[in-house]
Amino acid sequence: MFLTSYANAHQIAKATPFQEAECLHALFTKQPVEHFMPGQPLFFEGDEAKHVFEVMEGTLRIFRIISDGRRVITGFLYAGDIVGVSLKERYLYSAEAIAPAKIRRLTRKAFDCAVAESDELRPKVFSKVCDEMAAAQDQMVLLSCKSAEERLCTFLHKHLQRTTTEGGRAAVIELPMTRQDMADYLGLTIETVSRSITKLIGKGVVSVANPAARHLIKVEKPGALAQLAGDGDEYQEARRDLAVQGDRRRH
Amino acid sequence: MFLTSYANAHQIAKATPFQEAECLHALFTKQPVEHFMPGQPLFFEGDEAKHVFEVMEGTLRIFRIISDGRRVITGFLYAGDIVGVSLKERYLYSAEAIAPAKIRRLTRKAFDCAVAESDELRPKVFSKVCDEMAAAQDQMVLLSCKSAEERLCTFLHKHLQRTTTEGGRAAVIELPMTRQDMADYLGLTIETVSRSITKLIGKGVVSVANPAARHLIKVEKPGALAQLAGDGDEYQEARRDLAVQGDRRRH
DNA sequence: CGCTATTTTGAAAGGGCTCAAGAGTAGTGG
DNA sequence: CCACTACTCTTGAGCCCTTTCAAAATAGCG
Repeated sequence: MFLTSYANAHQIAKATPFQEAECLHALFTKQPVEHFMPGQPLFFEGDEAKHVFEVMEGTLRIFRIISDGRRVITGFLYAGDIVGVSLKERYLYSAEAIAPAKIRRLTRKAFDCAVAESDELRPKVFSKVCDEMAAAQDQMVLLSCKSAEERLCTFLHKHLQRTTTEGGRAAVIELPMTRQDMADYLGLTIETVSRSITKLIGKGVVSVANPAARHLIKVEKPGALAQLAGDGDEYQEARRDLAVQGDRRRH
Repeated sequence: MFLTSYANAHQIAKATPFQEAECLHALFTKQPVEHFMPGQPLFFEGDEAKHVFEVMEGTLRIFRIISDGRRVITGFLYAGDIVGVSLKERYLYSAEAIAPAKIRRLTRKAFDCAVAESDELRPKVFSKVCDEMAAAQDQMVLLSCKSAEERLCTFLHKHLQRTTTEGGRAAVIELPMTRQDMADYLGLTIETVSRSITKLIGKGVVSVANPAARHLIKVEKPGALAQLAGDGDEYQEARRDLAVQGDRRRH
């Protein structure tokens, strides 16, 4: 299996240079499709990082369990995402399916080799890693100083952008994860997440179309949502102004 | 300047392949040394990411200013660290010197080019980026669910490891940053940081050798410090156990 | 020695957490 | 068809940790 995959990747690289240049996705097209049911793990934190995964369909959660048994979700992965790139010999986190998922995998060796050989692929991998870093930074800002409501709005706003690129009116976002997942991701408790959603509904910012499907949330006021998320658009300049006066904090 | 540096890096790559293979550090050896005073910025968030920096001496803080004017420090950089690797066209954060620093810089173009050409360098850059990601993950865990005391102990413990690799007795760690810096890094207020330190002193875990130099902290009980940091050593297995029973959270 | 910035300490308030119970939604099988 | 169970989600009340506001103590520096 190890060598086979390796050879496969090699062939892809040689045989279809243009297709490979298209995107990382192409590396996985020859691999068999695996199905994961909700709750089913892909790998565990600490395991030897033998594979790189591509999410074709479904959603994954990436998390760590800390000493007291609590869980910290450091990210969610959706169709098109690739898991396991920015790793050395071991996985830094566990990964599980949330919604039924279709996954393809490649051995790290095959992946690394294909990337090393391709001048087209390398910047794409680099770009992925940069996005990952940027997301991590944003998450640190969120966890450092945002209120419960701001955290939730940031989360919903991000999902809204993922679903509708057009700046349309009201839109429905689907949240495949449970409230507990959201809580573990946002650094809150499930109760606080629930209360915050209730509060947003009270303000008319969002609504739950069908009470049966609480995982479908309709955004009534996208503008208000963005506002409440707390990443003002004006802060680019504000930041610069502060930085300039900014011996404020000098020693 | 742009082209000059580029040519320089090129020459280094050609002329001293072995030295270059040694480490990324070698790329910077031909560059002029710049001196930064405390509070002096290297670059601002949002600026075009034109350079990569190597810290020769001193300490930097990496931070973002959010819309309400508060500051989030996402990391500190020490001698030997390299700044600006995992970036695309723009800096995601600002960087300032904390302690008087000696810095060398390379244009990104030169850096990227040197890295692209060297099979020795590429894994080293990759390794750096992975370390960055791992640090970001740890910070997310800290911000997600650690108490003020745990955050401080984690911080001190990390510094202790940085200074003394030997598992010696009591050791003194130097904190070049202000309490405010620590607060902005740990997601706390300056008052809470101060109170937490006082509490640790009360417990006899640490002490301030010379009351004049509050930036020098003596660790009296390294074991207790590690304990209070809250990353149990036993959690590798605990994690696995939990993960195995772990349809606990299945939908 | 006096000024300013940093740090510490105190008291009060608030936001999110904990504990506990209730409501709504499948899924199952008699 | 409907009870029964299991699960997720919501709601409520009280508490605790951290924040906020305010002031005093301490260090750095001309």
